[in-house]
Amino acid sequence: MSIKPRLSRGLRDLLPEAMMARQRLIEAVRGVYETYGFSPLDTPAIEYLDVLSGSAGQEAQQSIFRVSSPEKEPLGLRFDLTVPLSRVVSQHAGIQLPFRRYQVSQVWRADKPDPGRYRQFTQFDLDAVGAPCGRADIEILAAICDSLTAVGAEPYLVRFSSREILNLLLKRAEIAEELATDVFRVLDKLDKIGLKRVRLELTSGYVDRSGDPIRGVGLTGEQVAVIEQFLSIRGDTRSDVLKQLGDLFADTEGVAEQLEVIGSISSSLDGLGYHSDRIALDVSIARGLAYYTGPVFEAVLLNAPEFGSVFGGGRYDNLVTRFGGPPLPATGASMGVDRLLAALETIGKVDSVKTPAQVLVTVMDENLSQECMSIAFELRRAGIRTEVHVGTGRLGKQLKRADKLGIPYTVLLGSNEAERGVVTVKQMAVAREKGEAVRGKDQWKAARFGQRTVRRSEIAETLRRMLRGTP
RNA sequence: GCCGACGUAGCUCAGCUGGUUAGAGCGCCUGAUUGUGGAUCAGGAGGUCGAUGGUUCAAAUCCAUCCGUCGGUACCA
Repeated sequence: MSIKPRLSRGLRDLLPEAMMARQRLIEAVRGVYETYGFSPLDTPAIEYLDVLSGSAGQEAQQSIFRVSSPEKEPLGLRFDLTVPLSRVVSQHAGIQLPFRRYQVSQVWRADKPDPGRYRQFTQFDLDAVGAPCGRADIEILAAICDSLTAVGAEPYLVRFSSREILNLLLKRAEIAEELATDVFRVLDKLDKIGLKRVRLELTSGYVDRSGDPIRGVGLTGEQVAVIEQFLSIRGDTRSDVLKQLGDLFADTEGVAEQLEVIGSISSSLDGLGYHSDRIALDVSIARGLAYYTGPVFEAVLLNAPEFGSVFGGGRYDNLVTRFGGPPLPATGASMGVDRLLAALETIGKVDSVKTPAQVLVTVMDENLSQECMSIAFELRRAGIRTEVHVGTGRLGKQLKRADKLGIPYTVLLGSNEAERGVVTVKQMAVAREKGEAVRGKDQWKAARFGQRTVRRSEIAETLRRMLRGTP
């Protein structure tokens, strides 16, 4: 019995068209990161379970894909790139600090798949380890902006806040420290579910539309009132927001220092040309994750807000210490490659390309096979991406293949051409356009639209000119 | 995880008050046209009707369970 070809849930193939778009995006972002001087890193997909666990809290534990080794060691697939990074800087003593690296790799989470959310997906991370709060955070924020510009994601908005500011809020509202994560998690949902449901979820909880009870955090009315006052802070500029924060927290201990930290990041960004239209100070940004300690941020595409944040990140000053050694302050951002691609696709910023080939050299006469190969290799040496037909089938089938794959040019070499020392170059799109009006097959075939005969010796130069668009 | 809907060809779907050999459109393949991709025409391949069990003389159709998909919700490093 034959095996049914299939994939486990939450997994998918990336066919050439998807891969071409993905590679273009990754190349663009990689280019940006390298202009900032960040270095590449890769780490194994498989890590020890104890290395993976315990850093990001309980939630991470459950969604780790377990892997078994021949030695029966407890292993798992990485679920993000930040934990492996902190292992790397702890394990390699000779590493130069601050360690500035980028990494684009697959990660795995054993969650329930949702639209646009898979069990294997790609993250593109940028981090600086061994860098205290300040210039590193500014660079990360700017690099996010430059990346989004480079991939054509404009208009976008990066929003940031700070865990320290949120901690001031907790202090001001007299909320117990152990509730912090729960409160942040709920605040993080403000955009999605609205103030009314946030209020309910912070207090007694509620029952959602499907009849599912949502557990409440159990805050008092007074505490929620303080939070609401905080959340109502909005401003056209970052300094507006800072001023309002100063007013609200006027008599809270430690406020001056924290606002100074954010204020200096903000004014530095202004000085570098990154203003509030691109990077906004938004106090409702909390990030669900427990390990953040300072500035936190995320980015959305303004023309595709339904996809949520395509970048997320923040400062995590305590993560590296769990491998022992001195504390290493760190900050970084993670791009959701799959999500960003999906968002770009819906706003029409992803060209559909099925093959890198610019030219297909057809083979219609086995006796001329070697000559066809020679032409293909000549074109390649001239820097033209060229496919030579390696299958069977008549010319019609080969042209159809070029058409389906969107290869713009074909080269035809039959006995007619060979005798005269020429080849035929066919521009597929021209033939298609001019052929619209033609009714019968005979006329279509006879017309030879978009074709020109060139000397065999000039084929590479001719195609190079045609691809450049100069006749 | 919870609630709901839905699983029939590569894709989109029809058929489902049980009853001969399960259909359509698109796509794919072949030919008309042995040197021309579109259009047209002719032909063809492709399905254990999600799986298992049950009811029945008879199940794609009814029932149960499981699996999967989609929508909502929760979670989201």
